[in-house]
Amino acid sequence: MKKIILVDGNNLLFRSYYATSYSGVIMRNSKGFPTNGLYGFINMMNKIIEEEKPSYIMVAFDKGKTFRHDKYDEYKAGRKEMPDDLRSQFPKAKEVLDALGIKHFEIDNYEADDIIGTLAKEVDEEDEFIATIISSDKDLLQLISDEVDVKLLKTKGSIRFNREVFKETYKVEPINMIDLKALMGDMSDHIPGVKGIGEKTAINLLEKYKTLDNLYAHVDELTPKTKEKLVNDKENAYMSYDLATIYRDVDIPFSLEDCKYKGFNRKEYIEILEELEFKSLLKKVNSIDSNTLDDNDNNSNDKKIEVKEVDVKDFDSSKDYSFYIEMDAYNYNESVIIGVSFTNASGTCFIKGEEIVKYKELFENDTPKSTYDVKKCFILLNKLGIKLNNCNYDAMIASYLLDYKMNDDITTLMNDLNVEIKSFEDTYGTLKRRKKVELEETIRQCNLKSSFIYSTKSDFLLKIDEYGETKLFSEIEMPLAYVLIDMELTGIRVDKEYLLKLKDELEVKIKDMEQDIYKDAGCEFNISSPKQLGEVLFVKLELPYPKKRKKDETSYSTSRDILDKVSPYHPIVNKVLEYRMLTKLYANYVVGLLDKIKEDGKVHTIFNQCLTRTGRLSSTEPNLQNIPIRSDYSRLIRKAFIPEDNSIIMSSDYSQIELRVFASLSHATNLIEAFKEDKDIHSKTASDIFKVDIKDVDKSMRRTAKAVNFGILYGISSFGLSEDLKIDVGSAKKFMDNYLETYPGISEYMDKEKREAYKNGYVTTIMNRRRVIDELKSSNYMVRSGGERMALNTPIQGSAADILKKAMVDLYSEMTKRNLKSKILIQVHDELVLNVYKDELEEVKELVRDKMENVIKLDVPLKVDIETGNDWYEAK
DNA sequence: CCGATCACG
DNA sequence: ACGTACGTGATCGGC
Repeated sequence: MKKIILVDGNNLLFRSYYATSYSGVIMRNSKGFPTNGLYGFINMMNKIIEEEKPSYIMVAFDKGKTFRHDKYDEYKAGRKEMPDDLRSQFPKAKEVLDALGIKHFEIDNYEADDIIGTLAKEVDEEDEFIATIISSDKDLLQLISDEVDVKLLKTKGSIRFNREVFKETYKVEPINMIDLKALMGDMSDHIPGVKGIGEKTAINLLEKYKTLDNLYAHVDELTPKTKEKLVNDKENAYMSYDLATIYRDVDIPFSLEDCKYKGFNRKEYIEILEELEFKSLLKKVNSIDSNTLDDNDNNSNDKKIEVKEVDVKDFDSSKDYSFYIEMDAYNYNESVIIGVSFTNASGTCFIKGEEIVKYKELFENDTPKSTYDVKKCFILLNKLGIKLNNCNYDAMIASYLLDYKMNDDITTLMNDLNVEIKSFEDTYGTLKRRKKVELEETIRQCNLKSSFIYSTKSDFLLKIDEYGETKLFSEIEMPLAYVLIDMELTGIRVDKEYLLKLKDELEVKIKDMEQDIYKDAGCEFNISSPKQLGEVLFVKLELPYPKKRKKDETSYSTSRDILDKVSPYHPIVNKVLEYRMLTKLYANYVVGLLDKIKEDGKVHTIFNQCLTRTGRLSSTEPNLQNIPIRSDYSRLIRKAFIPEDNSIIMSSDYSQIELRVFASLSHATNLIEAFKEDKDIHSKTASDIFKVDIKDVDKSMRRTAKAVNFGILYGISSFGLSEDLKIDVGSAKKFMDNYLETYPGISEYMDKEKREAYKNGYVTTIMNRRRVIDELKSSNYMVRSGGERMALNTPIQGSAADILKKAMVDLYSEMTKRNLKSKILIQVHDELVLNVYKDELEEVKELVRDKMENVIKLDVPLKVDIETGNDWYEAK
């Protein structure tokens, strides 16, 4: 038995073209010839050869329209014209096939699938061959038979359909794929189908009636609604049937035997790859049968770090130097210093942790210093009674602004810049299982780290300047580190008695709720286990599962939105939701918080300044940026956060900062006007898009407008909006279109932002903070559109972060200058929480408003709302 | 140690 | 042609 591979060449090239054409930006060689489709095409052909090891193979291409479609020209006209950049890649694709020794054919007035259909028919009718068809077009599934299967290409991998698999999936014979398409249509192929009938309904109908004709013959048996749809669209259904039918009687001027695979012509193949400048493919060819190893050409980035060891007595501490503190744990509130290295032109010296106090002068003198994670160092030294002075360069912050691959362990950054060093954990073991390390090894590594900071400093600063981030670095992020140090050291007072009372109360409520749920369920189980809960709800109690389950899903999702949907069917559901809220509150915010209270009766969070990709801070141990507020009961937890004596809690939050930033960035005049008028922005938006007077905006209109506003910030899709508002995609799209019409300039702004992102590979904020987005280079659609949303959202979220960070620095510096006792305690992205002494109340309030509102000049005014109270609950 | 869930902006 | 909104952290169950 001989096997032949039939490839839909048009489909393959189309697919790789659209998979790698980014908002109009496509890959080209240095001569400007477009190459994006060819790249995927060649890779795919190689993969086919590798996986199928064919002895016969042919690739079919379109040549003109299939004649039988002429009568439906108006529909075919709906197809987009092929872009020139794609069209010009076809001749090259055929050259590639010649070089690879693969036969390809095209026949006047026929499309590729007609050729494949005809050959498949031939395979069916003779006895020597079997065939595998390769395409991503489901239409070709109609060609499946006992001797023909289809390898359907997916974004990730492929699925092989034979007769059994097809019947399993679609419940009908392969040939009925045509009937299926006639009903459900196919957007990508401009086949209309019957309006209102999707894949699910179509399969159900055909499972019973097998064919389109038979279905229409029994149309009276159907539900009135379905019947109406079918009758209304009968003409479309039959036209779709014709469009979906692959013609299988083309006059073919060659035989199956002519499609023998010859193997590739190395010389020709390499020539084409060189012309197209496909370096990785060339490398692959070269490595196959010539063992010439290319010299590694990216050693240029390597930075040789020289370590000149000197005795601490000989270290010249009058010249700028770097230091690196090796400490034993990440949580520096409990850390112990292992050793410290100091580096400058005079050399690198090391002191042991025990000796540190003896050498405190090396931290306290006036010489400018550099380190990695100044906040961590400062707080650790502070505990030992050492005052770190004049440390004005932090390599962690610098590399964060350069968007290098980095984290709290400096070795990640070093490795990324090709400096060889073992990670902290590899050397010292995990927190639970510390390894014994020779002193020599500690010295060697610590010295190297300190030397690294010292010798990369000028390069980093140069690059920061090149990126336009000098102000961001030296006027915002570096000073901010010291603001955060003060906030962390200050901490916030927590009412332990109150939390203990809440704890007892919750324990009772949770126990009661547990029993209640067991009674409803008729059995005891772990309510917190999604797996067990899913079993109880959807199997034992037989609640309808509202979501389509993927084939490989073994368990039910019990997430909030699913539970909301089924709550009307059984009282147990709302009890489970209530139970979840209570246990969350208990574990996360009562017990969790109690655990973090120190001897001083306060919690001291750690703000991570160099973690988020957008420039925001994050907060850990405990996370004070996600304390409940949205539900009446949960927000009671905020009563536990209390002021110092003679003080009150003050909360100052920016009103709609992200939307204001967006209005300013996009220069959307109508939106800017809306903010200048200082009305409730969501109501104003509602009145604009629904074209009603602002006083006639009702709750639901405002809710819709709010969702659209958010959608815009996140990089909207009509589907996402429809999910959020629980409406159909069509209406969601209408709202969006309306919005974009109302606020002209926005869609242009978004397009421009995306284009720039593709061109540069990164996006920036108003203060030039930079985020590299590698996802934009992905060939996976999902990953790539995720990248586009990041490109749209990051300038907004990141600029808002810039603004609050600068406001913190400005405010802090003025409060210090005025010697105020009041302190900034917490930052929550658009909000600052302060402890304000009563005798400073008016002054601080004035100051906070001034510094926050006037931090930067935008096209729209910035506005803050300030509240005060005897605890954080009251101050909101 | 990871995924699910849910707390926040 | 694909699946479906941005950014975080803590806890739990289950492997």
